[in-house]
Amino acid sequence: MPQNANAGREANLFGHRIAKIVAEELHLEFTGHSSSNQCKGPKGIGVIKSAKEGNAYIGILKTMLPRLDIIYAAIGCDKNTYQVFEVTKNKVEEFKFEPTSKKNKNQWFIKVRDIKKLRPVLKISDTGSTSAKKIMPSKVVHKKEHKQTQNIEKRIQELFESYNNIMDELRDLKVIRSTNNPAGDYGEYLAEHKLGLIQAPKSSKGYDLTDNNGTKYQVKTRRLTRHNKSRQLGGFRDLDEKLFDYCLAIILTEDFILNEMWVISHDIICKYTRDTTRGFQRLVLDGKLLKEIGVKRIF
DNA sequence: AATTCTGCATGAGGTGGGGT
DNA sequence: ACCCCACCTCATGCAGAATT
Repeated sequence: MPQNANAGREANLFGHRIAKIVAEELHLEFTGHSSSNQCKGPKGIGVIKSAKEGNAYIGILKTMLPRLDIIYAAIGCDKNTYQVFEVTKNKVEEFKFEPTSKKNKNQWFIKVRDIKKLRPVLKISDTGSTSAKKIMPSKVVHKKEHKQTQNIEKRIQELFESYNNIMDELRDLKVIRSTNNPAGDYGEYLAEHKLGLIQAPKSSKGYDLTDNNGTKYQVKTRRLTRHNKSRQLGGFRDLDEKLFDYCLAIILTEDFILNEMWVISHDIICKYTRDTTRGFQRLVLDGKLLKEIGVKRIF
């Protein structure tokens, strides 16, 4: 939808509509001025913020934050359903960040991703009217389906739940940083710990780790499986800018066991990468490359 | 079998807008 | 002052399909 009067109107109505539902369910009382979602409840002064599914941030006015004890964040989990999280003052301080856009300098921003790390306290549905209801899981009507299909779906849910738990625990252990395929993050983790390197900030372009002398390392990881034994490493970009000094090329087994780790100097990478049609260059970790003088296997 | 290309998901940062 | 959303670009990176 283009940004226009209609979108603005809908955004405003949306925020207030969701706030009304949340306030009703959590027995909160609106206390701010007529257009504010500020409210009061057992946990003190709060404000109700909403974000539709897919939106990455919520903003809180800097002027409002000092008088708040809590933020109620309604985060869309599908088209009509929202999970409500209670973000305490401490958590807000932990999560908040300054926007880069000058236009939004009057607000703090919090990532939806961070909010979702918390435990939701409520689930609501929004029907687009003011009469939305709280979802009661016990009242969900199950369609009659073949037992087999139900079993498969149940099993799929169980597996994804396990996957979630695994990813959460890996994140807690600082093994992974993103929600991508964990192989890439794990490769970085291995390089960091096996070689005593220092993690670069997440947004660092072109390198992942540094050593005490400031030497920059780019980590490329490939996991070989019985279904795909390709040793092609992910794309290299902007090689002419020399954004790293060495590439650490890591091969994992199907079971995520470190099988190979190679140190390859930047000039050798440049020599062996090949162009693609997608704006980056690729490298296959095999053949003559591995016999070059600037290439050393360390694991 | 090896090589090449595409798919898909994600992260980060930025611009713009309108309603009450 | 306060409430929000829509849409954009650029970068990253593994998986796996398609081609040679």
